[in-house]
Amino acid sequence: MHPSTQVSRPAKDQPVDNKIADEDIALIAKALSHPARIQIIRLLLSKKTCIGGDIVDVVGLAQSTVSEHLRILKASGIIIGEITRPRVCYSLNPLRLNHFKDFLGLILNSDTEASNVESACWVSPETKQ
Amino acid sequence: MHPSTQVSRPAKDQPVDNKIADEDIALIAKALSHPARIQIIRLLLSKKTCIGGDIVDVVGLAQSTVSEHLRILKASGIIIGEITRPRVCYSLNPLRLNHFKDFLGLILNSDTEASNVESACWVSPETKQ
DNA sequence: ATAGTATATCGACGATTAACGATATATTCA
DNA sequence: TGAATATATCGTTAATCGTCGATATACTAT
Repeated sequence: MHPSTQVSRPAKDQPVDNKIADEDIALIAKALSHPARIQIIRLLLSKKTCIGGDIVDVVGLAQSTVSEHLRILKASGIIIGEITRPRVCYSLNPLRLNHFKDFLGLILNSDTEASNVESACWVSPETKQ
Repeated sequence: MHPSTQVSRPAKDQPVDNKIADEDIALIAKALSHPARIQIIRLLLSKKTCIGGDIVDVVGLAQSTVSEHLRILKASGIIIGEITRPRVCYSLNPLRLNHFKDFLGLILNSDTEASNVESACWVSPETKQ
Protein backbone atom coordinates (compact mmCIF):
# COMPACT_ATOMS: atom_id res chain seq x y z
CA MET A 1 0.00 0.00 0.00
CA HIS A 2 2.83 2.28 -0.80
CA PRO A 3 1.19 5.10 -2.70
CA SER A 4 1.32 7.76 -0.03
CA THR A 5 -2.04 9.06 -1.14
CA GLN A 6 -3.87 6.47 0.89
CA VAL A 7 -4.31 8.08 4.23
CA SER A 8 -4.93 11.83 4.28
CA ARG A 9 -7.08 13.15 1.46
CA PRO A 10 -9.12 16.34 1.35
CA ALA A 11 -12.34 14.31 1.37
CA LYS A 12 -14.66 14.03 -1.61
CA ASP A 13 -17.92 15.86 -2.05
CA GLN A 14 -19.27 15.99 1.46
CA PRO A 15 -21.07 19.03 2.82
CA VAL A 16 -17.72 20.79 2.99
CA ASP A 17 -18.92 23.69 5.06
CA ASN A 18 -20.83 21.69 7.61
CA LYS A 19 -18.23 20.14 9.85
CA ILE A 20 -15.29 17.82 9.66
CA ALA A 21 -16.08 15.38 6.87
CA ASP A 22 -16.85 11.79 7.78
CA GLU A 23 -13.96 10.72 5.58
CA ASP A 24 -11.58 12.95 7.45
CA ILE A 25 -12.60 11.59 10.82
CA ALA A 26 -12.39 8.06 9.53
CA LEU A 27 -8.95 8.76 8.13
CA ILE A 28 -7.57 9.93 11.44
CA ALA A 29 -9.23 7.04 13.21
CA LYS A 30 -7.69 4.64 10.74
CA ALA A 31 -4.26 6.01 11.45
CA LEU A 32 -4.91 5.33 15.14
CA SER A 33 -6.34 1.88 14.54
CA HIS A 34 -3.20 -0.20 15.02
CA PRO A 35 -1.57 -1.02 18.36
CA ALA A 36 1.92 -0.39 17.01
CA ARG A 37 0.94 3.10 15.96
CA ILE A 38 -0.60 3.83 19.33
CA GLN A 39 2.61 2.60 20.86
CA ILE A 40 4.61 4.97 18.70
CA ILE A 41 2.38 7.84 19.69
CA ARG A 42 2.82 6.97 23.35
CA LEU A 43 6.56 6.88 22.88
CA LEU A 44 6.55 10.26 21.20
CA LEU A 45 4.44 11.46 24.07
CA SER A 46 6.73 10.22 26.82
CA LYS A 47 9.93 11.50 25.32
CA LYS A 48 9.02 15.03 24.43
CA THR A 49 12.09 15.15 22.33
CA CYS A 50 11.83 13.60 18.93
CA ILE A 51 12.96 10.06 18.32
CA GLY A 52 15.01 8.41 15.66
CA GLY A 53 15.35 4.73 15.05
CA ASP A 54 14.82 4.01 18.73
CA ILE A 55 11.22 3.56 17.74
CA VAL A 56 12.18 0.40 15.91
CA ASP A 57 13.69 -1.08 19.06
CA VAL A 58 10.71 -0.22 21.21
CA VAL A 59 8.07 -1.44 18.82
CA GLY A 60 9.88 -4.68 18.10
CA LEU A 61 8.87 -5.09 14.49
CA ALA A 62 11.05 -5.03 11.40
CA GLN A 63 12.56 -1.68 10.50
CA SER A 64 10.64 -1.57 7.26
CA THR A 65 7.39 -2.27 9.04
CA VAL A 66 7.94 0.48 11.56
CA SER A 67 8.87 2.80 8.75
CA GLU A 68 5.55 2.02 7.12
CA HIS A 69 3.67 2.76 10.34
CA LEU A 70 5.54 6.03 10.60
CA ARG A 71 4.64 6.79 7.02
CA ILE A 72 0.96 6.26 7.77
CA LEU A 73 1.11 8.45 10.86
CA LYS A 74 2.88 11.15 8.88
CA ALA A 75 0.42 10.89 6.00
CA SER A 76 -2.48 11.36 8.39
CA GLY A 77 -0.81 14.43 9.82
CA ILE A 78 -0.68 13.00 13.31
CA ILE A 79 3.08 13.12 13.50
CA ILE A 80 5.71 15.20 11.79
CA GLY A 81 9.15 14.14 10.65
CA GLU A 82 11.96 16.61 10.37
CA ILE A 83 15.06 15.42 8.60
CA THR A 84 18.45 16.09 10.13
CA ARG A 85 21.53 14.30 8.95
CA PRO A 86 20.86 10.69 8.23
CA ARG A 87 18.22 10.75 10.96
CA VAL A 88 14.61 11.81 11.11
CA CYS A 89 13.17 13.59 14.09
CA TYR A 90 9.57 12.70 14.87
CA SER A 91 7.08 14.58 16.98
CA LEU A 92 3.35 14.78 17.54
CA ASN A 93 1.10 17.22 15.77
CA PRO A 94 -1.69 18.13 18.19
CA LEU A 95 -3.18 20.44 15.59
CA ARG A 96 -4.33 17.53 13.53
CA LEU A 97 -5.71 15.57 16.43
CA ASN A 98 -7.86 18.46 17.49
CA HIS A 99 -10.21 17.69 14.62
CA PHE A 100 -10.74 14.33 16.04
CA LYS A 101 -11.15 15.56 19.57
CA ASP A 102 -13.79 17.99 18.40
CA PHE A 103 -15.72 15.13 16.91
CA LEU A 104 -15.46 13.04 20.03
CA GLY A 105 -16.47 16.00 22.12
CA LEU A 106 -19.55 16.27 19.99
CA ILE A 107 -20.48 12.74 20.86
CA LEU A 108 -19.52 12.78 24.48
CA ASN A 109 -21.07 16.10 25.34
CA SER A 110 -24.45 15.27 23.92
CA ASP A 111 -26.84 14.75 26.80
CA THR A 112 -26.84 11.04 26.22
CA GLU A 113 -25.93 10.31 29.80
CA ALA A 114 -28.23 7.41 30.48
CA SER A 115 -30.73 10.05 31.45
CA ASN A 116 -33.03 10.52 28.47
CA VAL A 117 -34.56 7.13 28.89
CA GLU A 118 -37.91 8.40 27.78
CA SER A 119 -37.11 8.85 24.11
CA ALA A 120 -34.32 6.35 23.66
CA CYS A 121 -33.99 2.74 24.66
CA TRP A 122 -30.99 2.06 26.80
CA VAL A 123 -29.22 -0.99 28.05
CA SER A 124 -26.22 -1.35 30.30
CA PRO A 125 -22.91 -1.49 28.37
CA GLU A 126 -22.17 -5.21 28.32
CA THR A 127 -25.48 -6.69 27.31
CA LYS A 128 -27.40 -8.07 24.37
CA GLN A 129 -25.88 -8.80 20.98
CA MET B 1 -15.32 -11.53 9.33
CA HIS B 2 -18.40 -12.77 11.09
CA PRO B 3 -17.07 -14.13 14.36
CA SER B 4 -18.18 -11.35 16.63
CA THR B 5 -15.01 -11.71 18.66
CA GLN B 6 -13.03 -9.56 16.27
CA VAL B 7 -13.52 -6.09 17.60
CA SER B 8 -13.65 -5.66 21.38
CA ARG B 9 -11.41 -7.91 23.38
CA PRO B 10 -10.02 -7.45 26.88
CA ALA B 11 -6.51 -6.94 25.47
CA LYS B 12 -3.71 -9.44 25.91
CA ASP B 13 -0.88 -9.12 28.39
CA GLN B 14 -0.27 -5.42 28.45
CA PRO B 15 0.55 -3.57 31.66
CA VAL B 16 -3.07 -3.97 32.64
CA ASP B 17 -2.97 -1.57 35.52
CA ASN B 18 -1.11 1.18 33.76
CA LYS B 19 -3.60 2.78 31.44
CA ILE B 20 -5.88 1.90 28.59
CA ALA B 21 -4.09 -0.77 26.58
CA ASP B 22 -2.80 0.09 23.15
CA GLU B 23 -4.96 -2.67 21.72
CA ASP B 24 -8.04 -1.22 23.30
CA ILE B 25 -7.41 2.22 21.89
CA ALA B 26 -6.68 0.75 18.49
CA LEU B 27 -9.87 -1.27 18.67
CA ILE B 28 -12.05 1.74 19.27
CA ALA B 29 -10.21 3.67 16.59
CA LYS B 30 -10.75 0.84 14.16
CA ALA B 31 -14.46 0.92 14.80
CA LEU B 32 -14.38 4.63 13.97
CA SER B 33 -12.21 4.17 10.90
CA HIS B 34 -14.91 3.92 8.26
CA PRO B 35 -16.94 6.83 6.87
CA ALA B 36 -20.17 4.87 6.94
CA ARG B 37 -19.71 4.17 10.63
CA ILE B 38 -19.00 7.82 11.36
CA GLN B 39 -22.13 8.64 9.42
CA ILE B 40 -24.13 6.22 11.54
CA ILE B 41 -22.74 7.76 14.70
CA ARG B 42 -23.66 11.21 13.47
CA LEU B 43 -27.16 10.01 12.72
CA LEU B 44 -27.52 8.51 16.17
CA LEU B 45 -26.23 11.78 17.52
CA SER B 46 -28.70 13.98 15.67
CA LYS B 47 -31.77 11.92 16.45
CA LYS B 48 -31.39 11.33 20.13
CA THR B 49 -34.05 8.72 19.80
CA CYS B 50 -32.90 5.34 18.60
CA ILE B 51 -33.13 4.42 14.97
CA GLY B 52 -34.27 1.35 13.14
CA GLY B 53 -33.75 0.53 9.52
CA ASP B 54 -33.77 4.23 8.65
CA ILE B 55 -30.04 3.93 8.97
CA VAL B 56 -29.99 1.83 5.84
CA ASP B 57 -31.72 4.57 3.85
CA VAL B 58 -29.43 7.29 5.11
CA VAL B 59 -26.19 5.40 4.59
CA GLY B 60 -27.17 4.22 1.14
CA LEU B 61 -25.42 0.87 1.23
CA ALA B 62 -26.99 -2.58 1.09
CA GLN B 63 -28.94 -3.63 4.16
CA SER B 64 -26.53 -6.44 4.86
CA THR B 65 -23.57 -4.10 4.66
CA VAL B 66 -25.12 -1.61 7.04
CA SER B 67 -25.99 -4.46 9.38
CA GLU B 68 -22.33 -5.43 9.38
CA HIS B 69 -21.25 -1.89 10.21
CA LEU B 70 -23.76 -1.84 13.04
CA ARG B 71 -22.38 -5.15 14.25
CA ILE B 72 -18.87 -3.70 14.34
CA LEU B 73 -20.01 -0.63 16.22
CA LYS B 74 -21.90 -2.79 18.68
CA ALA B 75 -18.94 -5.14 19.13
CA SER B 76 -16.69 -2.21 19.93
CA GLY B 77 -19.15 -1.01 22.52
CA ILE B 78 -19.65 2.33 20.84
CA ILE B 79 -23.32 1.76 20.22
CA ILE B 80 -25.95 -0.32 21.89
CA GLY B 81 -28.85 -2.17 20.28
CA GLU B 82 -32.01 -2.90 22.18
CA ILE B 83 -34.45 -5.27 20.58
CA THR B 84 -38.11 -4.37 20.49
CA ARG B 85 -40.51 -6.21 18.26
CA PRO B 86 -39.03 -6.90 14.86
CA ARG B 87 -36.98 -3.72 15.20
CA VAL B 88 -33.71 -2.86 16.91
CA CYS B 89 -33.23 0.40 18.71
CA TYR B 90 -29.73 1.83 18.48
CA SER B 91 -28.11 4.45 20.63
CA LEU B 92 -24.66 5.75 21.49
CA ASN B 93 -22.64 4.54 24.44
CA PRO B 94 -20.59 7.51 25.65
CA LEU B 95 -19.13 5.34 28.39
CA ARG B 96 -17.05 3.45 25.91
CA LEU B 97 -15.89 6.48 24.02
CA ASN B 98 -14.58 8.07 27.16
CA HIS B 99 -11.65 5.69 27.06
CA PHE B 100 -10.74 7.06 23.75
CA LYS B 101 -11.23 10.63 24.77
CA ASP B 102 -8.94 10.09 27.72
CA PHE B 103 -6.26 8.90 25.41
CA LEU B 104 -6.66 11.82 23.07
CA GLY B 105 -6.67 14.19 26.00
CA LEU B 106 -3.36 12.70 27.01
CA ILE B 107 -1.93 13.60 23.65
CA LEU B 108 -3.52 16.97 23.25
CA ASN B 109 -2.87 18.22 26.74
CA SER B 110 0.79 17.39 26.72
CA ASP B 111 2.70 20.64 26.54
CA THR B 112 3.55 19.98 22.94
CA GLU B 113 2.17 23.30 21.87
CA ALA B 114 4.81 24.33 19.35
CA SER B 115 6.55 25.83 22.33
CA ASN B 116 9.27 23.41 23.39
CA VAL B 117 11.28 24.04 20.27
CA GLU B 118 14.47 23.66 22.17
CA SER B 119 14.32 19.92 22.69
CA ALA B 120 12.15 18.87 19.77
CA CYS B 121 12.30 19.65 16.11
CA TRP B 122 9.13 21.12 14.76
CA VAL B 123 7.73 21.85 11.36
CA SER B 124 4.47 23.46 10.36
CA PRO B 125 1.64 20.93 9.85
CA GLU B 126 1.53 20.57 6.07
CA THR B 127 5.19 20.24 5.17
CA LYS B 128 7.87 17.75 4.30
CA GLN B 129 7.34 14.16 3.30
C1' DA C 1 36.46 7.61 -2.70
C1' DT C 2 34.81 4.30 0.52
C1' DA C 3 32.58 2.60 4.46
C1' DG C 4 29.08 3.31 7.76
C1' DT C 5 24.54 4.72 9.44
C1' DA C 6 19.60 5.86 9.28
C1' DT C 7 15.56 5.71 6.77
C1' DA C 8 12.59 4.71 2.82
C1' DT C 9 10.91 1.87 -0.86
C1' DC C 10 10.01 -2.50 -3.36
C1' DG C 11 7.95 -6.95 -4.08
C1' DA C 12 5.70 -10.72 -2.14
C1' DC C 13 2.36 -13.07 0.59
C1' DG C 14 -1.17 -14.21 3.91
C1' DA C 15 -4.85 -12.12 6.61
C1' DT C 16 -8.52 -9.00 7.06
C1' DT C 17 -12.09 -5.92 5.31
C1' DA C 18 -15.97 -4.05 2.67
C1' DA C 19 -19.37 -4.97 -0.22
C1' DC C 20 -23.11 -7.51 -2.31
C1' DG C 21 -27.21 -10.70 -3.06
C1' DA C 22 -29.46 -14.49 -1.20
C1' DT C 23 -31.25 -16.61 2.58
C1' DA C 24 -32.40 -17.40 7.46
C1' DT C 25 -34.61 -15.92 11.80
C1' DA C 26 -37.91 -13.85 14.52
C1' DT C 27 -41.99 -11.51 15.45
C1' DT C 28 -46.31 -9.15 14.37
C1' DC C 29 -50.71 -8.89 12.13
C1' DA C 30 -54.45 -10.48 9.35
C1' DT D 1 -51.80 -20.61 9.52
C1' DG D 2 -49.67 -17.63 6.48
C1' DA D 3 -48.02 -13.08 4.74
C1' DA D 4 -45.35 -9.15 5.96
C1' DT D 5 -41.62 -6.74 8.18
C1' DA D 6 -37.02 -5.95 10.29
C1' DT D 7 -32.67 -7.61 11.09
C1' DA D 8 -28.89 -10.96 10.99
C1' DT D 9 -26.04 -14.39 8.78
C1' DC D 10 -23.84 -16.83 4.84
C1' DG D 11 -20.90 -17.25 0.88
C1' DT D 12 -18.32 -14.89 -2.37
C1' DT D 13 -15.30 -11.53 -4.44
C1' DA D 14 -12.17 -7.66 -4.87
C1' DA D 15 -9.51 -4.47 -2.35
C1' DT D 16 -6.66 -3.14 1.41
C1' DC D 17 -3.48 -4.08 5.33
C1' DG D 18 0.49 -5.80 7.99
C1' DT D 19 4.55 -7.92 7.71
C1' DC D 20 8.95 -9.28 6.13
C1' DG D 21 13.64 -9.39 3.74
C1' DA D 22 16.16 -7.21 0.31
C1' DT D 23 17.54 -3.20 -1.68
C1' DA D 24 17.85 1.79 -2.61
C1' DT D 25 18.81 6.45 -1.06
C1' DA D 26 21.11 10.01 1.25
C1' DC D 27 24.19 11.84 4.19
C1' DT D 28 28.68 11.59 7.45
C1' DA D 29 33.01 10.61 8.58
C1' DT D 30 37.32 8.51 7.65
